[in-house]
Order: sequence, then structure tokens, then C-alpha cells
Amino acid sequence: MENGIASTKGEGFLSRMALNDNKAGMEGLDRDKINKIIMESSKGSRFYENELKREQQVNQRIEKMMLQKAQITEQQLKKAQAQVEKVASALERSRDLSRVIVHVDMDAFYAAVEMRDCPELKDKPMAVGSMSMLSTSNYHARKYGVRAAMPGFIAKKLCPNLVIVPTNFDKYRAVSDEIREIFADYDPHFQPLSLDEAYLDFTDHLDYRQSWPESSRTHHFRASSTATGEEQSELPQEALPEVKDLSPVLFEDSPSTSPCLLGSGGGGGAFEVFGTSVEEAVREMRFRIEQKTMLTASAGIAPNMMLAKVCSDKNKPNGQYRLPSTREAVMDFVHNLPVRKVSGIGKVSEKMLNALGISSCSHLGQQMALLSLLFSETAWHHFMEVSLGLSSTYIPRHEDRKSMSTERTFKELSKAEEQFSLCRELCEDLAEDMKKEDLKGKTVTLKLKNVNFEVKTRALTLLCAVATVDEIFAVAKDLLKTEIENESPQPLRLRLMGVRISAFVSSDDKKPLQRSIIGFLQPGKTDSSGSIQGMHQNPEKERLTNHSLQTWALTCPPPVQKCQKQEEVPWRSKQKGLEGGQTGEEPQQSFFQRAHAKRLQLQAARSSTQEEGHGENVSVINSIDSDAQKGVESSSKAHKSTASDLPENDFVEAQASTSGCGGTASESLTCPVCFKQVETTDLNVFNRHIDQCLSESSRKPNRSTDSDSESDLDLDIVRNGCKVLEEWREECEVNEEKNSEELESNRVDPQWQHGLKNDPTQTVLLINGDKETVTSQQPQSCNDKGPVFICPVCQLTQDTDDLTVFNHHVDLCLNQEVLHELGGQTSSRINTPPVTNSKAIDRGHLLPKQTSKGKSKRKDPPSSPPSKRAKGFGPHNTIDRFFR
DNA sequence: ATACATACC
DNA sequence: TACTGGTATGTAT
Repeated sequence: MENGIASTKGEGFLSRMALNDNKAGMEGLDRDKINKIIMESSKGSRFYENELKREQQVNQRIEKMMLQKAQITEQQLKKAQAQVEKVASALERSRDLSRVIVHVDMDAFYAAVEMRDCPELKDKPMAVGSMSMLSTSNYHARKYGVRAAMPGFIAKKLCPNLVIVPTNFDKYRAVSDEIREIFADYDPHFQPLSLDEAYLDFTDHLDYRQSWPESSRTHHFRASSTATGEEQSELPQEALPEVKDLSPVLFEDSPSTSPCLLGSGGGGGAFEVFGTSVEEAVREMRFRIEQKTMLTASAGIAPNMMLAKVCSDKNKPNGQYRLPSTREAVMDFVHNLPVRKVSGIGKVSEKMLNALGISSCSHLGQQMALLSLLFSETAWHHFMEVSLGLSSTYIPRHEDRKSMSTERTFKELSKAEEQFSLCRELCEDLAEDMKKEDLKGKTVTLKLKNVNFEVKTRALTLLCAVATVDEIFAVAKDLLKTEIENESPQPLRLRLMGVRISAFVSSDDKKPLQRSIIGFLQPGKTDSSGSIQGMHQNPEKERLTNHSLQTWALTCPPPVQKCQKQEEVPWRSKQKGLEGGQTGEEPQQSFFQRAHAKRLQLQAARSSTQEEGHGENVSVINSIDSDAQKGVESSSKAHKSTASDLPENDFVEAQASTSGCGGTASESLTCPVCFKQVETTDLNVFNRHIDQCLSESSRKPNRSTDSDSESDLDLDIVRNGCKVLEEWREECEVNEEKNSEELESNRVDPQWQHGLKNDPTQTVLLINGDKETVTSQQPQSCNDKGPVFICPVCQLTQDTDDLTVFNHHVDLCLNQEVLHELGGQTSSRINTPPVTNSKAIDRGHLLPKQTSKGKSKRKDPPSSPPSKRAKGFGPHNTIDRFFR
């Protein structure tokens, strides 16, 4: 079993350091010679030593795997084989070849832009970046082995004439905007992967295109001026003044050249009419990109994303490749495809697979049984898909960002003081960025890399979302301080520091962020793949859902929200808007948080009408945002004794304690699914109960939603929230009585706070205002004198106080609405192959698809646009059923 | 919830 | 002299 270890690649080179030549433009290089230079340049460096260490870790992993492999019995293998075959056939049944997915990728993007803007560079080997690191290189340089992610100084050794141009991101961004405009003409929902890359679903475009007149498929060669903004979308058919076949950045040795350039000639008014086929459409798109930016792009056309991506590489640069939409062609294509070509399978995975004798996708298929025994479910399912040439056929809309960070590498930094001030700078930058996107997050992570390249991350999750410099720094500083202390008396010898913030909740607390089931039904796009592929994510979501519930039950109420504005009537929120409301960022919030927010809004709305009675409460509610903070601030002062400067802050753990509403008091917990009291305080017991409830409810009849994405909140409340909140309220009321006198002190209870004194303006990170807020206003929510349920769909008051009955009514309403809506727009895409693997759902984990590709972890939606999968809600699987 | 590793551009 | 920076996700604890 030692075999695979170092021998796999034949060389003694560290696999992680060796040249990675599986890139366009790097075929047939003298790898050995190049690797030798790379090694010589690196050997002995701290970087190298660290790589060595990491390589050994990987080797150990492999060793372990091989040991495991050696212990597998025929029996097990056989059994695994059966299992694998089952999954394979289910996957096979789900194969969807009906979509036309295109992956477009600009050729040597940054380098090409620089070459375009500085013709001097055109015939020279050049790269963009610095002596320390290159972002990309032109094709000329690639012949020397110079490529992206290689440090410039090594590149220089490989190619002494290499010209290194500093990056100019603003420029690339501008170009990126230009090409994205073009992308949008072919798929308004295209998904950018980076500045120069995107996935597009051409299916719809092609439908329309069939009936387009030639004039709409005619495109002119650009006038020699600079790229114009709009260009010729559809209309222009008349010759433009002067047109020339400007030939942008060509790659001298590029294998192919844009055909359209050849026939054009230099006369005035040259244009080209493109056909109606996919290839023509894609060629047209590439043509337009070239005319507009003087840069070339390559594209891949295939029935799914993974394949499209591989295809775009095939005829790069300045080429395209189409993989026919037949199972035959796909299997054939995949047969000899090296696993490393697949996005998501990187150095390490490749090496592990290699150790098992797997290098191509066909091997992958042959070894599935073994793989299923050696890898996680997620992993082997992914391998399985790869081997079958399957992946998502649905291009997820751009998802909201999940984190934001900034990090910096520098010359060794060992003085604590400097480290703190650097940390502060990073926080300033980060806060600025956060502000730009109007975000707030609850988790702050500090990243440190020492001079030996060892990386460490330290995170802390707060109860309240933060966004300002002071808030972020307060946390980061403490994290840093802890690390410094841990190391002392040695100093931390840092070479990099970074700060990240995640666990976003929207900054003005009104946006839900976590769409629930309704998100599944967004109009516009519907995944026709459905079935198994669609299910991949569901189990995962089930888990998440479950998890949110669990978490909720035992933690404090969500942060205080802005109470006014927004709809007065919860149910009435936004209506439709295929793209509308949910586009931007909607950080995440659990269903309960949203429910809570809604509730506050309700109260606020109410308060404005029925003054008094709860006058005080009202004022509390209305001033929460501004006042609660101050209140806490001042209290915190009282509590926090002395202020301190940078390094010496108290570090108060900001762990959420148990049970909601501040108390630890409750003897029983309310199940958010069945609404029953569960007589326990044991989290595990309670969780088990919820699990059970969830799996039961998931077996029940269907439900669904309308196609909007945010009215779901309202729905959630109706469905589960009210009752839950009510009980919750009751619980709180009890607690309130017990605690009302302690509220003040609770506010500053160290447990809830994480303060900072450093600066003059004391910053308070954790505010426990929710508690008071919630408790003090409880007595209303869903009803005062008995529940009044208004159906969020038909808007009619329902004459029942039985939640179950009410929910049933809503279900019916929704089903009708959804059917109506779907029938009206995408009837053709609702037909998804029927794959029912309720097992998967119940298991909560089976087939947790992860479209590999670090980026595309996106799980495809079950049968319709994903946008956001439900997290704060249980049974989405019923939705699946509904749509299958 | 954390920490660390992998991956991608 | 010199081996990035930003984001997401998977795995393990």
C-alpha cells in the first residue's frame, strides 16, 4: 500500500509544487526541466518546508486510505457494488439532456487586457502580477511553464525575458462589465464565476432565436473607435461607417482563430450573419465580445455545467467546443477525461485517486464500489456523477455572499503593537466594504499565518450582527490578543493577517435572507432535471432546517429589529417580481429570526394605532435600534469597570446560553414542528424529538408556496410561527416575571456582552435587547383574544383557531396558486423525471450533492429555481413531491 | 460553533 | 528578497 504514495507521478517532486500543466497552452512542455527549476528556486525556503509538511499530511491521508482499502472484504465490496449500482441507475434515470449550458471563459484575461492596452507586449512573454505572485500569463509565457499562481521570481527563472505587469483590477472589472452585458443578451440569469468567466443557459435563447429574422442575428465588425457601450444588439443591419477587422489580441500560436475574422476583409460595413444553431449563437456571442473588447473568449457547450466547463477548455484559446446532447457522446467524452480536469477535483483529490489507480473518469466509474467505501458520501456521490457525466443543468442565480474578508501579507511582523494596529487597519477596510454592501455579520474570524506559512484561524460568533470598525475590531483584537498570549513569551511572527466576517443578517434587519420553501418556486427558471439530481440538496437542507430549529429552541431570541416600516400586514409583503425583491443580498436569518422580526413589526404597527395599554412596550420597541444600543453601552460601562487599551481587554465569551428568552427556566421546550411541549431540558432528547417530527411531517401530504421569495416569512409564521411564538411568548412571560427586575443587569451580563474599551467610544458588541423587547411586548402577537388567522394567499380571515385546519387551508390555497402560476409560465419545464427516493429524505443525508467545484457547491434545486433553499422550515421535501 | 483543508480564479 | 487574496465548502471535532 505504499505504492501510491510518492510514486504516483513518477517524480520525486512534491506533487503540490510541481508544475501544473493541465492548462490550456501548456501542452508538451519540458516538465522535468521546468520542475527542476521550480524546485531549485524553492528548496530550503520556509515556503518549501511548509509544502513539504503538507505534502506529508496528504501522504498520510493516502496511507490511511490504503490501509482501509486493504481491509475491505469481498463481501463488503459486493454489497457496496449493489448499492452503487442502485444509485447509479437512479442517477441515470435522472439524466437530463434537454438543456444547453454554455461556459464562457476569456482567454488569459488579465494578460490579454494588458496586451491590448500595450501592444508592445503582444509578442513578448508576459504575465500579470508581481515578483511574488502572478495572476496569469499570456500564451507566449506559458510555453516556458510560466502560469497563474506561480511567483514572479520563479517565473523569471523559467523565462528571463518575462515581462511582469502589475494588476489593474479596475480595468479588468470594467471589461468584465462589458462582456457581462453581452452575456445577459443570451441569458439574463447567467452566473458569473469570476470577472472573466460565466455559465449561461442558452436553452431559452435558442428557442427564441429560431424565429428571429436575420437582422437580429447580424453583427458588425466594430468601427475602429473604442468599444461602444451598447453595440448592436439586434437591429443594426446597415453597414457602419468604417469597419475594420481589427485583430485584437491574437495569440501567435493559438491553434485557432476566430473564423469570423477571416472572411471579413477590411472594407467598410463588414458584418456577419449568424445562424440559429447553438454553435452559431455562441460564436456570435464570442464575436460580439471580441468586437466590443478586442479580447477573445472561449466557450464550451454541453448539457450540463460540469461538462460545459471542461469543454470551454478544449479549444482554448479563442475557440469553442460543443458536446452533443446524447448520452452516448457524453459517456464517450467522459471516458478518457482526466479527473483533474473536472472542476472540484484538485491536487489532493487527484493524488488520492491516483493512489487508487484512478486517473480518468472511466476509472472512476469502475471503482465506484471501492470509492463508496473509502470516501464520504458527498464525495463518492460526486465522483459518481462525474463518472456518468452528470451535473447540474440548472444555473443557480447568483447567491448572496456568505462572507467577506480582507487579508494582507507582509514582511515579518512580530511586535504585538504593530500587529494590533494592522489588525485595526484590516478591520477598517473590512468595515468599509461591509458598509458598501450594507451588511452585518455575527461571526468574526481572524486569520494568521506565521513566517513558516502555518495558518491559523480563530473565530467568535456574537449574538448580534456587527459591521462597524469598532465592533469588528473589538472581536478581532481579542482573538488576536488570545493568540498572542497563548504564544507568549514568544511573539507571533506573522507574515499574514486577515479578518473575515460571516453569518450575515441583513443590516436593516428586514430582509429575510433565508428564503424558505417559497424560494423553490421562483418563476422564471425551472429545473427540468429534478429527480435525483434535484434531491441532492434536499436532504442537506432537511438537516439544516432541522438544525435551525434545534438551535433556535435553545438560544436566545434573535436580534432586535427595526420595527417600523415594511409592510404593516405581514402577509401582504411583496408580490411576485421574478427578479425583484430577492435579488440583492439577503443575508441569512433563520425562520425564527424572521418570525421575530415580523412580530416586532406587527407590534410596532399595532402600537401606532392602539397607543397606551402597552405604551411603554411600544416605546421600547420603537427605540430599540437606537436606544437599546445606548442603553447597553452605558450599562456596559458600569459593568465593565475600567476601560483598557488594545491588548488588555477583558475577553468575555459571547456564547449564547441556553434556552430562549433569557431564562434557563423552562422545564419543557416547544417543538416547532408539532407544537407540543417536550418535557425535557435535554437538548439531545429535544433534538431527537424534532428529528422525528420532521421526518414524520416530511412524509405527509404536500404543501407548497407561491413563487415569491419573501412572503414566505409570513407564511412561516402562519404555519409554524404563530403557535411557536405564542408558546415562546408564554415562556417568556414567565421568565419575564421572574426576571423583570434583572433586566437591567441582564443587559450587561457578561455572558451577553463582548465589549471593548480601547477607544474613547466604548463599543458594545453584544446587545441583549431582544430579551427585554420580546418579553415586554409579548402579549399580542398572533392574537390577544384568540387567534385570528388570515390566509396569506386568499387574504381571507379563516374561521378557525385550529392551526392545523388553518394550515390545511393555506396549503390548498397555495397549491392552487402555484399550479396556476406554473401552468402559466413554464409548463414545459415542470415535467421532471420521477425519481422518488424518499429514503434520501428520511436519511437526511443520502445524496448530499455538492456540485464539487469549490464554487459551484451550489446544489441544484429540486425542480425549480433555487434561489435560496429553505432553512428555517421543515418539510420542503413535500414540495419536491408536489412538483415531481 | 470552530478549526483546518481543499478548491477555484 | 520574493510563494496572493477573496470566497465557498467539506471534514472533523
